[in-house]
Amino acid sequence: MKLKELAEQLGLSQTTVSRALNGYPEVNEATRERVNKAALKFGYSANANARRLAMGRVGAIGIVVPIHSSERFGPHTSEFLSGLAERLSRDEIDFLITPLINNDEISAYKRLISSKRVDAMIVSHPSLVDERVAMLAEAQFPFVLHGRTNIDTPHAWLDIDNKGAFYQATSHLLDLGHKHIAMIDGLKGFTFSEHREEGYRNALNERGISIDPNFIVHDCFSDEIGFRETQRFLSLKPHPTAILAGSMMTALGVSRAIRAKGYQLGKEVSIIAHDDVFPYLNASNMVPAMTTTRSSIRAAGTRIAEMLVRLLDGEPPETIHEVWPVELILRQSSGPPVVPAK
Amino acid sequence: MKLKELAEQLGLSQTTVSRALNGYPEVNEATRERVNKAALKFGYSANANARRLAMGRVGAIGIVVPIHSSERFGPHTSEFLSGLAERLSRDEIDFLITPLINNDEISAYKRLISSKRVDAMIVSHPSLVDERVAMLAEAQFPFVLHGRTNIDTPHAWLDIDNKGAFYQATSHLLDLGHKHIAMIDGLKGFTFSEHREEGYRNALNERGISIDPNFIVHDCFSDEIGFRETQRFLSLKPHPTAILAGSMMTALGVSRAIRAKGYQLGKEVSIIAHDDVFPYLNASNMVPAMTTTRSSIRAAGTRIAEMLVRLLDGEPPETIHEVWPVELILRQSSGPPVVPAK
DNA sequence: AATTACTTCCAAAGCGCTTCGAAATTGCGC
DNA sequence: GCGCAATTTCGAAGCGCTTTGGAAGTAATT
Repeated sequence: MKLKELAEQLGLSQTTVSRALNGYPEVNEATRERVNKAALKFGYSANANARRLAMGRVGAIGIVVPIHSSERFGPHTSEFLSGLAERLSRDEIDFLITPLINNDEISAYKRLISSKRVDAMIVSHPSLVDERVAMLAEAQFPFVLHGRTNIDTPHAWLDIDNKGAFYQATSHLLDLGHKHIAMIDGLKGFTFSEHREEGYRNALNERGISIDPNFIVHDCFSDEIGFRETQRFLSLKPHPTAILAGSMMTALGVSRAIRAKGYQLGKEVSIIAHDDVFPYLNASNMVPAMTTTRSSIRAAGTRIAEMLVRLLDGEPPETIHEVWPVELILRQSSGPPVVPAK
Repeated sequence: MKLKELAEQLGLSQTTVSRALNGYPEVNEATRERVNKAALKFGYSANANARRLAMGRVGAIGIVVPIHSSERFGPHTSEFLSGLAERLSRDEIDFLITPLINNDEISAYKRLISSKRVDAMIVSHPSLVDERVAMLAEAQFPFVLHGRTNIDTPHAWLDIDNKGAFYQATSHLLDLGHKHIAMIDGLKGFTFSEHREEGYRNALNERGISIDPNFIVHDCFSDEIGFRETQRFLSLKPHPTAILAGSMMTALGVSRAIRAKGYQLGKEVSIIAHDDVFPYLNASNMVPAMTTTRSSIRAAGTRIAEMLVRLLDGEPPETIHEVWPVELILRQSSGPPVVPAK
């Protein structure tokens, strides 16, 4: 069923029917009602492509996901997307996921723009100087960045205070009396990783504690990395008495390795993890309950969707940006260092 | 830059340029080369909406995701989507995620169809008699079902042998000498849950072991449920000496509860988990390594994408379906029951 | 009754592409 | 050099919708 047929059925012109359906004011309420009822009855819904072509607006936003990188399309991404969806569905905006194979991100973004398939984009996992952001900002294409990057051209972004989070966590461990603190975080190059390391370093430097490069690991977020690297840590002399984990997945592996060594979490070795809040992996339910720096990645998604809508409504990008504080939640996995019984 | 402009630049007609770009044979190779070069130079890429309108084909497939259900958009989904993407990106098909708020799935599917935004769909998490499948099959809209359902109208599907998996796992535990085996699986109503329970029941029935309803749990896949329910199990008398976990997330909670009770995995209490193969959560790296029934959900995604392409190429749906066997991988978390030391 | 001001509707012109049918060009054998 | 077929190119008609610029009908004002 197409507009023309519907109009014929109703004995009205296409114009009127279209207007009635799209809520334009210049149509009699009675007529509108009649049209809506008929549309429902015949299951009519406009051909999205014709509509988009005519309007020049698409009603969809784009996300480019490199599929081979589990770092980029793992549980974080799906949680984030859920958050996005929560807000976008309200405006009937759907999202288009463009898988990226050949790693030529820039041209994937360019294609997405010039093919007019989306009204805006969301960019995630920026590096310190992100060329995607540079390109999009330059092209004045609407987008919101999840994270931060050092690009001058104005653009909208939302980031959490990763530096503050790791600074806080590290400081807390130092307060507890730890002298040897290790860190397992995400891949080098991403802004969030760099910021976290910065927070960690700042806290140590402030107390005049020298930084041992062996205590800093950048890799994917997985239990395996957490486990393997923690085993390595614990074989060092002196070994760290506290470990910062960049994700809950990492933390699972870290905990396992600590336990495998016969140590107790929060005693011989403490752990503080960053928690993006996964509904299926609850820090407070762990044994012992896990001390975390917490920030819901899902909530960030929802907020970013909100920002996107504002952007599309014409608000200038330079006014749209936020840094979210991260709360340190003390639980049982962190405590003063206990010297292992011999 | 639009087709018309590009054509003018080249001194050719739109027709020829369009044909050159789309690889039609009736165009001189020299001309085609010239056109391609110019398109590249000007960064031309066709307006997708105009193209779709003219062709009636979209180059996108749709997925409806209920966003409020973590059961439906969690790590399983993102892994599955990665798999899909892997295949679909080869044909430059992208996917459209339609968030579902008001739980009126059927009408969401109908809207997606009638708005012509996608060429085909993927349906996941079917129930035993799934009305979405019934509707889509009836409407002859192309789709592939991930899972199985008892709908007569022919349709394409791929499922893993959930029944066999749980039958195998249960039988193995029985072989080891377990008499009290519990099961924590996904929500009631979904086909996979029902099939798993059926496999579990069949194995027990075969050995003449009566089924204790207290030993069967259906709920979300999360560590919390795993933990809580296992605590409950272990407070029963007699308590189960083996537990089947429907997902790795569940298994994490189960393991934790077993350990919290002072028992060892694979000794006092065994555990076999279903492993969908998450890159960040590796069963063989756990301590002790986890016995699993394994089937890569990512691989299933890739295969389903393949089936979808065949479907779109005109292959009849009734010839497209597969059941994948699930392998039982014996590791250290399952062993003969050990009576707890008093 | 004539003028103005709304309200309600319509015909038709795009939006940018594909594709049909026809025209122009080329190649080949005689 | 001519005729015929094969190759290459083009003009124009859609695809299904939105939207502009009026026309027609109604109510309010002079």
